[in-house]
Amino acid sequence: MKDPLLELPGYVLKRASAANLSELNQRLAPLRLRHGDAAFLLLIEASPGTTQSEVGRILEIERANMVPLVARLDARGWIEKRKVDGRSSGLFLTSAGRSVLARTRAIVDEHEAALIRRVPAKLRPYVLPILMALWSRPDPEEPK
Amino acid sequence: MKDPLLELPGYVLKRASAANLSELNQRLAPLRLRHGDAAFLLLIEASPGTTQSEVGRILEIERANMVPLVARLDARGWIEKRKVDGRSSGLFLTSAGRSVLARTRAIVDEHEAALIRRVPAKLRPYVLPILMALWSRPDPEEPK
DNA sequence: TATTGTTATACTCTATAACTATA
DNA sequence: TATAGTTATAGAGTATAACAATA
Repeated sequence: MKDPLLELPGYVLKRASAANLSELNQRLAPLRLRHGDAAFLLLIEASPGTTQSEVGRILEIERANMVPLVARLDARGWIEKRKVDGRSSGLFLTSAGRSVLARTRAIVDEHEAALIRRVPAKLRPYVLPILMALWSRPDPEEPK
Repeated sequence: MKDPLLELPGYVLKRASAANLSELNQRLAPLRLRHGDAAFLLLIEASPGTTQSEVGRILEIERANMVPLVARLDARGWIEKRKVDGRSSGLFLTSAGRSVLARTRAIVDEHEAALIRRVPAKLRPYVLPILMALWSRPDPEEPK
């Protein structure tokens, strides 16, 4: 039985993404992390002091859904909150957090390298431009 | 604030897929369908008589999760089951099913066209090959 | 008025174990 | 023994509404 949807880029995009996330989650499982946690830790390291609402805006995670994510990593002693005003706190990695991030980054880097290796070398330069384009908001008019 | 993860193809793949599925679900909402329903209907039309377990294998949906999907479309009068043996039934579109599929296909086609239009024309021939490659099982050795 | 963090809630998607009836 | 359909259940991810405290 053949899949008749393989000609649809949107469908293949979904299948590729699902397979990739599943594989990344498996790679991260030894750390009891999931891909969302890894993205969060990488983001905090890149921009220490970012608030959880800001992280949510960047990763497009609803404010309400950031709460359990932050609480979980906080409970594991990996992040630290420092009040910036009465409402919000800047987030920082603890030393334990930096330690787990180092292992996380090694896994993510190996994962990304394995992903790109699946693409024939000649096509690799087009991978990011195409994915960014597919992600972009639609063009109002057909660009030539 | 900039997203430091934009250099990671796997991350951009996930974001592109999520945005695309969200948009497709919005387009399908007037029919009260979701993208999984559309894939299912397109598949049954391409291969009438396929059993729900076979559909699940093709779309990588667990047997158990096919049950409510099939029941829902059956309840709306869009598919018909014909026993092939004591255990399983082949699935077929009813005439109402073919009618809703025609509208579904129009939406999906327009959606896919809008998706590909976001990619610069020069890069479009590489979209499917790259997505298929990203989806593929890893190569055991680096191919030159 | 608007924003942050929060609680509560609900829906979708996914995953597993177990049962039955049939092959 | 293996497979198809099913039930039940649990974990993720996602979405909205509402509230208190603060800006």
